[in-house]
Amino acid sequence: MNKAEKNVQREDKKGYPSPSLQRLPLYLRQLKQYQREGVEKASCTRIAQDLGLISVQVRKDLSMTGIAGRPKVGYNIDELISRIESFLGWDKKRKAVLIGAGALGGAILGYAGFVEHGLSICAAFDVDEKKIGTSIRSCPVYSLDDLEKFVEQNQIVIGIVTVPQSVAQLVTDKMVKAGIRAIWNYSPVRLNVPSNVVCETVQLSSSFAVLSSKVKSMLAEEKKKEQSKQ
Amino acid sequence: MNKAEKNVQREDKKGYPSPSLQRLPLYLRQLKQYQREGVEKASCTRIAQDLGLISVQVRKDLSMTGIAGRPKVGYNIDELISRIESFLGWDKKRKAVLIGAGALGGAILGYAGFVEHGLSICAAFDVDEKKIGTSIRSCPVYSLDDLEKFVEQNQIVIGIVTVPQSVAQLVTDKMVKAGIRAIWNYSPVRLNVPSNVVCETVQLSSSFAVLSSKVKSMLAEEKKKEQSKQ
DNA sequence: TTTAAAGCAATAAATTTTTATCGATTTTTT
DNA sequence: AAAAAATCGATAAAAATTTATTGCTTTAAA
Repeated sequence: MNKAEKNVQREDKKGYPSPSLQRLPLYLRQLKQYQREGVEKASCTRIAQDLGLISVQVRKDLSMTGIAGRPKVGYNIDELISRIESFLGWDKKRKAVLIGAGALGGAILGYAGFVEHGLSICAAFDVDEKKIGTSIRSCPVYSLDDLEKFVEQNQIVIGIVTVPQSVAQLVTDKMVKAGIRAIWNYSPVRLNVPSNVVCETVQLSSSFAVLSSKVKSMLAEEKKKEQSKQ
Repeated sequence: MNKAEKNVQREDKKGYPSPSLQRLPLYLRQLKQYQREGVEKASCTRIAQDLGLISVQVRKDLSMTGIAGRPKVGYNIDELISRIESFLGWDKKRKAVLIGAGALGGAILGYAGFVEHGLSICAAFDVDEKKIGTSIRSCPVYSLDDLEKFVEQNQIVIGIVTVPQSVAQLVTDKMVKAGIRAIWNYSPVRLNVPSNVVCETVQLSSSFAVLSSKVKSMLAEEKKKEQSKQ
């Protein structure tokens, strides 16, 4: 590995293990389920069982939040929930805009779950004249030309990119220029952002690749079994 | 870890490293980009640079497909593309149905990229009378009651779950009963499937958790800097 | 024709993430 | 009141993944 490559990698000085971070929403959902059921305490053993994980992993993951549990009892669910939420910053409202009011954009606007995570999508932007001026899921759609002004005036922190990949970088540059600090990218391209802006890309095809690999090995295994029978 | 926990974990005897699998679509997209540009060969160095990775990692990932490269030159792009595609089974058409013709379902139906990955969504199913009988993106929407019959008659392999979490398991059970072999789950719950069915869940909130963590540490760092200035 | 540079392939080292182990603590049972 | 069971927290070990190193091969330049 040369020095240039090294520097590219060093850009993300990660604090917490990403796999652990990714599991936190799972715990959160399960814990809220317990809450609805009227349960007050939960042990790692219980949580692990319900999520198909193992207890040590759950314990280690949850320890990121600084929660203290009691032996033989577990954690207080209310406290654990608020610990996870505050750990992720989900207890604070973060203003966002969404660029690309197409089908995917509409789906994200429609998913109520994100509101619970502090995500407040204030406006959507598009270039389609037919969409501009309308509302999608009670979120106003404005012209992309007004993006920068809106971001500046409303102190928007997060930008959600749901445009075709051909214009994703363009839109990103616009947002960065306007002062956006974080980008949640649903387009399948790597976005270039300055070091003072964070970016996270959702790769739907990555997930499909994993599924495809599972399918392939499943079918291969069955073929093998089939043959050995004869 | 007790024995029960061990068994839960052992269920997924993985063949290839999941992080590597997840990067394959990235390579594929970049390679197709090269193809459009008329480039014929690409080295790991080049690919790594363009994707923000390092060359050894790219080389190791690509070696999964069994491709052979030439020193000082790199890989033949056409061959590499077809190697990756066949490795993932994306060179074969796999029939799928989609359950839940809402906003998210519509977004998936509208994403042309999946067709390139061999995914052929033959029909969508819903319970909403207003949707049944219509077409979304030239994909017919049928009543959920007809799901089992359709899956059986058309030899559907993959089921895509885009229903609210409250009915996700129900729908899954229906599909499994009908003979579906793979489930691509967009609902935020863990689905129980028999061992002869594979399942992959897309966790959008996991991605948001990672972004949120980045935002939080970014803001924290800035605060620290701000304070040290005074 | 020789030398240098680029880069593949394989192997080794380092890092990260997961899993196991163990002692201590709290509750429940005897 | 003592013993047993559950489970936390911390530490250690194992496994998975990433990164580094080395030698060899191919191409291009001197």
